[in-house]
Amino acid sequence: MASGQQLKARLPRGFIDRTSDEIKAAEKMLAAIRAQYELYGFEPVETPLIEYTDALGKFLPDQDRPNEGVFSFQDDDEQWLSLRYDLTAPLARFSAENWDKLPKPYRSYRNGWVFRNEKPGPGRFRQFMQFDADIVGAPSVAADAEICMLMADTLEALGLKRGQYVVKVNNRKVLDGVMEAIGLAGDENAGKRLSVLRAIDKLDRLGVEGVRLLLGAGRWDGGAVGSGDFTKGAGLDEGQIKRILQYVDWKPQLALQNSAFSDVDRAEYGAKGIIKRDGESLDHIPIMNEEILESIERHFSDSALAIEGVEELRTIARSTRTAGYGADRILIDPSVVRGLEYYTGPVYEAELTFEVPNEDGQIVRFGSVGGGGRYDGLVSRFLPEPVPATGFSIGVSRLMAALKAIKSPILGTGDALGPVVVLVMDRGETAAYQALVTDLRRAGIKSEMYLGSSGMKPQMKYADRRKAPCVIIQGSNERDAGVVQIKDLIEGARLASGITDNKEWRESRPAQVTVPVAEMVQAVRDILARYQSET
RNA sequence: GCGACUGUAGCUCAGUUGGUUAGAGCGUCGGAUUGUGGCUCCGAAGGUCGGUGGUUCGAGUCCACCCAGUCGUACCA
Repeated sequence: MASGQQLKARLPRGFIDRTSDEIKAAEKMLAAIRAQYELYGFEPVETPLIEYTDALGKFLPDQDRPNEGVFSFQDDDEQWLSLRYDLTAPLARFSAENWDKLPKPYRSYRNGWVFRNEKPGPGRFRQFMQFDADIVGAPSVAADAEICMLMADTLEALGLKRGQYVVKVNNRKVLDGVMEAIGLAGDENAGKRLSVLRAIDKLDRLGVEGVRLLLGAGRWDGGAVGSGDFTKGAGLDEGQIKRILQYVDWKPQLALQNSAFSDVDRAEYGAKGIIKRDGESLDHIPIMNEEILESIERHFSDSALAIEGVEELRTIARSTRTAGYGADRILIDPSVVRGLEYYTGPVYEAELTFEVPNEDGQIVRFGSVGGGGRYDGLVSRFLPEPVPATGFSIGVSRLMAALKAIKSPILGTGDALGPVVVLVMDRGETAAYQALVTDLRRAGIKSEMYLGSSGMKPQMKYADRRKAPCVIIQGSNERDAGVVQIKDLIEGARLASGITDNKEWRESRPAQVTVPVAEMVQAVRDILARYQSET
């Protein structure tokens, strides 16, 4: 073998293999999400992984960098195709293409893999799964309110508790109105508006001071002058910056107005502080969204657009509150921005509020696990009439990592029993062993005959690795007597912990019984029953 | 993309001012035990020291470039 020629087995970076336990856990999680979406009256639809590039609403790839952000290639008729990078654009294409046939408003859900050609990081892959729900053809903010409630209900259906998550809501109209109010209207300020939105979006990570720098001259990577790269700011003047921060950083103002919020600052967005008071007094919670909205109204009454956006948010806040969703679950947050491309109205973001140590002992915050918003322009790109639409997307992989961290029961125990393994003691008698397996399978018992070529000891190790609850042993002595030995591996392992002498351990054959072949199925059932009822 | 740091066995890591044949633990495989997974003991396999070039009598160690990874930052539909 020319070892120099041997191909190295390797996985492209940003992609992962998934094994048995992960797939099973993911299936359970997907089933729980699906059930929740169905409960809200959404119906499934599936679209392919590949679309025409222009249908994805993205520029056509240019010659130099055809794969910037998106995996793209040319068909044999030279048309550009791309792997989808979200599920919203394909849904818009599907809705438009089948507009006449669909019930309107069209409520649909779907899950699937999406692809992004970017630098991967921890919890960030180039292929990942999203699970979306959308309402196409409903202009009312009642649709947005329903999406928010669905997000909250879905997270709880997955085992998250009240206070471990919050659905934050904002409105693009408010953001645009605020920028209008500080004199950033008009095409000539489009670049500045983009910079401002990006700056606001970073409030979580960089804090108020970081945002202040980004709104003004700019910010160094490390926070101090000369450290790392310099990010050019939006170049606003002092007065403009003050108004933006006033808008975005509402926490100190609320704390002043209402002593009940004195620890809100520390409790990051209120959600954690609120849950601490759970049971004591929830009175202030429904007021909180109202106060935030009033504060925006007071400061930006000079923008009709901002006021319109506030009204929409108020409708969402009131209708969700009436339905029983307080600000501990659905919270108005002026700093939510989301994607810059196509949102036109309300935007939402589902955020996890708890922190968990990872295997290295570092504290990890999962942050955003889903989001969405209203995209009134997306479907109508394909149609002569305007089509309003709203929806949201769950990042399945990241949310699953979070559920794993809090040991959500939805993912299951993870140590499911493997198959019963029938050992091959006598290689010439495989037909007889196969017959035993067939008996077990006919009885509905997951089982297999050992198919390797090793001796008994490796077969026992194999059964161990397969998490077999028990093995069936039949050598020539047993076969002549018409019996099998059944060894309970789980009980055996438990008994072994009390035995230190190897001879004793081998000779005592713990947890092993001999039964006639005719009773094998029942004996195995008894063993299985012992362990299935435990989980 | 920019910046900092890190690359030694499958994994976690040691390796002295540059000095002979690069080590340990865990894991894997084999034996003690021809028919019993654990424990214990014994043994074995496993390394282009990330790559290329340079300095040197001599490089895992020093230098340059490249590659990969981690963190921060930018971008993120």
